[in-house]
Amino acid sequence: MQVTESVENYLETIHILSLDNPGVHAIDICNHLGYSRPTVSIVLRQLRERGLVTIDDNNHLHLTDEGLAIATHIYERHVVLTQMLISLGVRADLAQEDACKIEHDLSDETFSAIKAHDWAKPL
Amino acid sequence: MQVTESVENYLETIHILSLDNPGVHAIDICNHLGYSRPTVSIVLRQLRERGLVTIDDNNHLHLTDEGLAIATHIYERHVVLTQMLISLGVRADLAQEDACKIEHDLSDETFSAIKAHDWAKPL
DNA sequence: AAATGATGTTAAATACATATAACAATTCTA
DNA sequence: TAGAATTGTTATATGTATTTAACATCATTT
Repeated sequence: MQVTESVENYLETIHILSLDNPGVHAIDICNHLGYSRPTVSIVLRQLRERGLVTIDDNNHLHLTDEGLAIATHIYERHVVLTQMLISLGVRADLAQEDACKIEHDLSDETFSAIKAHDWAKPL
Repeated sequence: MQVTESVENYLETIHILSLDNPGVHAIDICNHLGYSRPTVSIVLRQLRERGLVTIDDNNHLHLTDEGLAIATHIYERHVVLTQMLISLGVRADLAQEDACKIEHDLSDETFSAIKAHDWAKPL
């Protein structure tokens, strides 16, 4: 299994949910991403096998170091791209949504160029 | 068959190649997108069945009105997004490449916001 | 015209991402 | 504590995108 866009999204979701809730469950991913329980169950098994996620006795999900590295990498893109879109005049929630789609696709070099700008104010 | 990212790319490619060459063949798509001949052959059959492409007696590919509408829609995004990335300091060929990936993902509303800006000069 | 090479198609397979149905296990709650 | 609800898993299926191997067709060139 490669680190596909789908995998990045699952890891990012676990990370984001962990920022608020201490104990993240599979069902929380279902609710957040809108996938069925079997789908999430299968992906989580693969993530466990890949050593990106662990599941403790309470069925709480935890990112391994490697999983967390991927999650934070994507999440940084999410934050920066959302900020960029907002400063271009996009509504905040739509900016979130669209950032979520393109965050997986940009090359490192392009992302660096975007990140180098100050997107704090409207253009 | 939906109009997936893949389908958009095939139609866009036919459109772009048609701008230069009068007669575009399946093999030109193979070379441009880097897919095998069977893959392109199969997709072209589906595009024909969907009424997005026609193939004439010389095996030249043509977009139908519907196919052209999709292609030009995506191609406009390609051009605008490439220009934006260049003005953010991204190398031209990398800007092309990355624009190609995100052009499928942005909402209309977000794309409008981007398009509304003047990206002619560096930021 | 025969051999060669380029192009296109068909068949069969793989990988990924998802779903529903059915079942198991756990946890509320009345 | 028994029944109901929630959560998780397994089995099976679907759709999309792709591949390699094999074959067919067509064009070129000697």
